[in-house]
Amino acid sequence: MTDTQRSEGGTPVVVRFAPSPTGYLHIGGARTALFNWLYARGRGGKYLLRIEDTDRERNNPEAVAAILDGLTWLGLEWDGEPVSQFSRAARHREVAEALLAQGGAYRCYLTPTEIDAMRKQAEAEKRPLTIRSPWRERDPAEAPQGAPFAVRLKAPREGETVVEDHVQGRVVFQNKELDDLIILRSDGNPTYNLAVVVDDHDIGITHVIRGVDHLTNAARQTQIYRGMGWDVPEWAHVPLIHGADGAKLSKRHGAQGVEEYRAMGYLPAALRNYLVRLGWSHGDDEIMSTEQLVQWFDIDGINKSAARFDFKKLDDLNGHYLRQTPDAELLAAIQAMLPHLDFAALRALAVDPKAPARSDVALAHEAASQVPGAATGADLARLFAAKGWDALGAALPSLKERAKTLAELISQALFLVAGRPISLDDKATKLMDADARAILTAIVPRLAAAEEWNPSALEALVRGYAEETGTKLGKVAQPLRSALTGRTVSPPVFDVMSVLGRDETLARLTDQAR
RNA sequence: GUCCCUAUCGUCCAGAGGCCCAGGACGUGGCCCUUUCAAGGCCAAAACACGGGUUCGAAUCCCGUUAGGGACGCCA
Repeated sequence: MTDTQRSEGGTPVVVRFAPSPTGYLHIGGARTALFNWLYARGRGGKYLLRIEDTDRERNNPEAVAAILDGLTWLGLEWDGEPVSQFSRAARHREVAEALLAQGGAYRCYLTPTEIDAMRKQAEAEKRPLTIRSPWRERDPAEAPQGAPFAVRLKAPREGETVVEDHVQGRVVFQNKELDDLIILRSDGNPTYNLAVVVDDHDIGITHVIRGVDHLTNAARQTQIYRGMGWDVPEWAHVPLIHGADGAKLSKRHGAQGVEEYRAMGYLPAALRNYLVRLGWSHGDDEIMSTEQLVQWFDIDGINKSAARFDFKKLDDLNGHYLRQTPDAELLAAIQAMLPHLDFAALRALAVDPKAPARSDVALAHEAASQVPGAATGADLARLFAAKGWDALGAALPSLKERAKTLAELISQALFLVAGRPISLDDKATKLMDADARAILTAIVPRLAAAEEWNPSALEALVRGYAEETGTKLGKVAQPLRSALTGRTVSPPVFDVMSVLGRDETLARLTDQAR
């Protein structure tokens, strides 16, 4: 019965993602874009991008760029050129005029003050406000000469408007609950609802996939489609994403824009995988490749209930993807993200104490203690470059095994570029007692004489020392770790020595041995 | 307030009348592995909001209650 099935038969699917330029790509919008993208890609359809910028106050190029940037990073490339809705205003006006000419709309001379009064009165009487403009029936000739007017749709007042939705099901709105919406403002500019309908119709959108917050707009827009005698597209209004407390996602929940997720070091594939599982599933599958998603995704399988955003689960997923990513690719990702980090700004970030800990903020703090000279990610990048990116590359296999995000991974890699003498944190300092120093002193000459400098040779050497002296390996490894990294937690200590190189290793050990 | 939507472990999902004394994943606790931390393996605790129906049989269908959420702009 569904048109989805019909589309599978032949009608090409055309969908669009239509964000308004708010300055960043909202994480919820990102999921909407993902659903659209998946649906189009899975059916050989088109996925277009339109910027809803009819509100001129909101227009600014950087805001648009931020959205395009976010989509590109997420891997949700659109087909064709992005369309500015504002640029099509003349066509929107043309449709409004057509509606006016055929009696489907009328000029309304109600002033803002009058509407305000109606609103106040409705509030006082505790009844919902539905504007009933007298100008719907009144002769426009009665209007004061040259008075400004808005154009309202002459919506049906009886009966109902039905939205047949692929996610929400059949949603019925009583027409008496809906008022005559304005399609042209008194300054002659089209409003959102008109613009959307005209644009979607003109480019042949077959499926409108967007947030449920647009559900009532779907009813209103249906009335415009009917007024023009146009076909109504298939609807799919997906539930919203909420914060951990169940309220609408906002700044205090951690992060809203995808660029923040990028800064924390989430991988696009992991974020996509996480996002798609919010409201949609394929049996018990959790980790799904993009190919599988494209093949399996369907709008009829989307849930109706809102989901809460859970960083822990995202972290877990990201860890999986991190471990799977080839080192060269990971290195490139790190190099790409580093310039986005401003440690001072991150440290100053006022984060809600109840919000989840951010790994980029943690990194900023770690950087302050381990590489105080680096104020930004770019500085850090220079340090890694000076040391040789190869060193980081060599450390990646053991590093990626223990990180959830790129920021966390970098935190753990900081020991590589820390200047001597490195600073030990409290636990490492405590561990570095007389016994520990003695062990270091004893082992330095052995390491200096090592024939080979690689993890397994070093491990054999240190194990040999431990056995000879009847010491548990941990007793030897922990002081080494602390002296080398300044922390009691790090990648395997033999890997650390290996990537640090003989000279640096011996120098750091000697620093602590005395 | 009015209209609309939702309601399965703490969280995300599975479940489309008997396969369910409810399954998976994250998180949590324990054990194993182990040079730290992870990763991995094993085990455990943990839910059908409540009340009525319908039915031989309901997590699944219907009604109500309660609790969430969304929409009510000459914003998008």
